[in-house]
Amino acid sequence: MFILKPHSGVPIYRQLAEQIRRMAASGQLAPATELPSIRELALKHAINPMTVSKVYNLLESEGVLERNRGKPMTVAARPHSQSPLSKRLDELEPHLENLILAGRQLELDADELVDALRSKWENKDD
Amino acid sequence: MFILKPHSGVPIYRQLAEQIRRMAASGQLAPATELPSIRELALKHAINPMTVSKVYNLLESEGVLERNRGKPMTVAARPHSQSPLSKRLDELEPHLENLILAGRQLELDADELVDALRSKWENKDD
Amino acid sequence: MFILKPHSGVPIYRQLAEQIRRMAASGQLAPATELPSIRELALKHAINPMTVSKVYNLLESEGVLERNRGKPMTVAARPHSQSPLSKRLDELEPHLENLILAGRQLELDADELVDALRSKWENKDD
Amino acid sequence: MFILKPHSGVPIYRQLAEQIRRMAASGQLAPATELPSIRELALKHAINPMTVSKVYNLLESEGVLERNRGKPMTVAARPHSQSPLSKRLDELEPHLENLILAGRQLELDADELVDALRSKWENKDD
DNA sequence: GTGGTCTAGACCACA
DNA sequence: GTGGTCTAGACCACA
Repeated sequence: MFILKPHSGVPIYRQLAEQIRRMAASGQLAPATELPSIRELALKHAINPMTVSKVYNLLESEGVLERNRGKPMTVAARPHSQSPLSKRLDELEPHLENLILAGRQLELDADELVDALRSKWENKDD
Repeated sequence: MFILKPHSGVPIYRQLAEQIRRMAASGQLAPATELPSIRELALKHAINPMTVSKVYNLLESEGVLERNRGKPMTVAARPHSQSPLSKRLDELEPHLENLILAGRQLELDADELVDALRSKWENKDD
Repeated sequence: MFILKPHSGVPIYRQLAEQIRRMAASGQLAPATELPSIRELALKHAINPMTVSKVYNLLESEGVLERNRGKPMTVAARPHSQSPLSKRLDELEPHLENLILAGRQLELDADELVDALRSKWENKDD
Repeated sequence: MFILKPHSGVPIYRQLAEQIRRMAASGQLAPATELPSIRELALKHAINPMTVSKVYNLLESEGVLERNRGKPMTVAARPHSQSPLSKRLDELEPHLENLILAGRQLELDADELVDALRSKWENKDD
């Protein structure tokens, strides 16, 4: 369900939080959708339940998720479902920055970057 | 000189190492170029000298940099200067992956992603 | 330094967070004061470092404490030092409510409650 | 009938048990008074019947309540009705301690605490 | 079944 | 030395 890179340097809990945040922003995780239980998610990604718990806590404090005592967490209703394009592009910013910084330091130009992006996108389901 | 994001979750030493590696790969840091001293680099980016030292050690062990007793470290000569395009694109991979994953979870399509990239690129010197 | 009641039903991390919050509000913990390290506080109260870490995280996210990489956490500067009386009384609210609810259910009147409070206060250093 | 604070950190079953205990101690719930059924109480406070059931069991084991097969639970007769003042003040202890600890950490003196208590008491029916 | 709290302890990044 | 992250696993409150 989520893609975690344990050795990327980015803490697992941050990777997971970011992905859930984005899928809530896009509506891919619609409001009121139930999230997997802590144990389920932990098992599926072979990570510790406390790590998942930390993510759920974080996202609840941000208002992205809602806590339901004794029942699964759900995606919060209000401002998080299907954000407008502009809002979703904000979430993209840091990754654009990283890519562009990398591109410049590798002395690539805009077209080379775009070509690389398009070609990677085509093969994204490999 | 380098762009460090202390709160990104990625350790500073990794950010710094990656940037030097890329600038060496592109030839932007040409072979034999002298690097700033540990103290200088640490001061300029308000980071700890030990962090810089760790980066220099790492890059020396990778063969990217060369140590010169009593003199500044330099960019190593051989296989790291001006890598062919294909080699440099390899360095881009993880960032492409991150961007595409983000894009998909935000329900953007390839064109929207490319547009965002081009527009960010235009303003990259803001 | 702090008073923790492990069997009160209130989670330790909440008790600790509340006490630090109050001492920052009163100026008893002045701005820029260094807090004990996680390990030190954990040892002194015989609790787990992770529990203390959770408290420090919580208070940082509230803006009560500040993080200093590699150095002790400090009390944040701005609006937390020496709150005006009215602000500090807010922090008292839940405890007043609890006491009054208890008093009413025990069929005590205001004077009996005040007497009990004054007499407990006198002996507070027992 | 009872006042429950779900987010106070104190388990609901503890809050409920404490309140019934106090109202029995004061005679506000006189001996032989019938308590609401589990379902009724659960519905009124929007809590789970199992939580109420647990409280009733607990208080029965303490001798505060009595079970009557097929009929509502009742307040037990003996030592729990109209405790002498001194006994009831004992029940107050932990709340006095909490209030005084809070007061001291907020750098309030006895008079400020008493004033706050009296003023909150006046408005207790808001 | 769900999440919440806590412990014990490892290893890492950074000063 | 400092805090950050993660694991493995226990026990509890609540549905």
